Amino acid sequence: MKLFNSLTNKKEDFTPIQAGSVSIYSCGPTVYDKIHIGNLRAFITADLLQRSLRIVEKLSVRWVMNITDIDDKIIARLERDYPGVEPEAARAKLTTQYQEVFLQDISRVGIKQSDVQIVSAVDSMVAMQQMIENLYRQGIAYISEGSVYFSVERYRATGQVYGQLVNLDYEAEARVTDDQDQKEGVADFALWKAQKPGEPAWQFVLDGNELPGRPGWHIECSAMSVGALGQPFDIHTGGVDLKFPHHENEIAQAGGTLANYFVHNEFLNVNAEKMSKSLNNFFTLDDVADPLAFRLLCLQAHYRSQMDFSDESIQAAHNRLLGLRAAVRKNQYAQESGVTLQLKADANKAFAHNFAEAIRDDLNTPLALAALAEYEKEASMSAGFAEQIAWADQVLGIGLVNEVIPFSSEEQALIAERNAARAQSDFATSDKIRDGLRVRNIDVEDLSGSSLYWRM
RNA sequence: GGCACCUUGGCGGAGUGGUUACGCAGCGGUCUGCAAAACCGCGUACACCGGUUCAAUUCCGGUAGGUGCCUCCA
Repeated sequence: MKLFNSLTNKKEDFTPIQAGSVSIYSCGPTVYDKIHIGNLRAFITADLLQRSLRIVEKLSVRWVMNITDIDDKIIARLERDYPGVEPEAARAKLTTQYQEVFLQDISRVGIKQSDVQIVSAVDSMVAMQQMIENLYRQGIAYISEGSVYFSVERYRATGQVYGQLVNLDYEAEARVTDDQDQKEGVADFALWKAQKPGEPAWQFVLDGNELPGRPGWHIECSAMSVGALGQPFDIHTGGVDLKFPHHENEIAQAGGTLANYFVHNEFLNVNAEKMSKSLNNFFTLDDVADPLAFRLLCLQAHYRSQMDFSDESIQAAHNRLLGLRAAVRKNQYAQESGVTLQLKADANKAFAHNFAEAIRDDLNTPLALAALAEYEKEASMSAGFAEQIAWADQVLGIGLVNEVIPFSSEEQALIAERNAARAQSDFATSDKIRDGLRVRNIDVEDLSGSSLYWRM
């Protein structure tokens, strides 16, 4: 499989560290509020990646995603949502609540809980402190006014490169003026933040200094990813906005090598503008009537292209999804209706090949969906169609194939009765039975010689 | 200001130096007792101006417009 690697800015052949298996870490949400569907695109992309590696490349996948459950944004919410409540208790309440919402959201867009291992920042406190201590012992981290900072300059002095993911313009650093007094250099970032009054805090003793406080955002991901997957691991995913400083800092904290591949997805836009909380132009999944249609909409664009979200585009995806599902249902129920399917082995084979090749080319899902459309046109009433689609849906995850529930004897009798009525041109009876079947969620398509019945 | 990227038909969105992307919506038709479905066909799409080339939507240069990042961010 070819993947675009942000470390090299090139499409590269993916080679796992350990033959046969792959380790993936995805930056998860900060659980202080509902996530918006732009965030969701990132998780759908990561899920697509891990499914593709499992189903198309037949690798065993270990996929880890973090939950940031201690961060500035969370602290800011505590005062608003839980005034007067003990800080740590309030934090636990808030984050538990929104973690639950998040897990439901990703489940609704087709991400299986069993595929992903969720790790929490607060639960990884020891690992973070060890990593900070390690950086301190190397002389890369320093203590200042109760906080611990990472020195980019000292890091560079060890011969490491800072700026693997972005072309940094250091003149721009002059723009940053706030929060400098405590730091040696403007590019330095907090590994550990000193507790302020009313904030939740954890004990941390570093070099004999008592430093009650909390971890910085970047160290959380370095510690959790390495803790869960070892170092280096195979693939790190996230949105393009995380390249700098977040992923850059993660790499530096890990000593220069964290993951062999970085895969970044582009934004979901509204009116050609990035969807974000700060622009207040976001939608949550509750605004979307059909979550899997949203997933399909995401898959209709390449993950590295910006894509536009609108009522019209989500409606189009919804229509397409219903159409595809209906095609599969008809195929599944054809035998039940007495319609004989003929094997189109060539079409089945061509589809499997074309679909896999599209996915293998840096997850080109629009092309894979085009292959699917072509296959549908050619072979939707052929033997093996539903099975092929079921296979493809293991990658797509849009619920294309549902269980076949055979017609009951009562339903079979109705169908036989209708067929008989039609044979005698008794259309009044025929239409009446058709209405009755539709009430039972059974749809009918009258073909030239026979009729096809299927459960919707 | 620096750096990167983008501009494809009504909408979404692939891709390519010469031949249909695909989906949704629309239009016309076939089929049909009706309905639905299905099937067939249709739309003079590649921002603009130059250049290279036998040939450019595709490569190069410029113009216009837009987006992102430059320590909140998927």
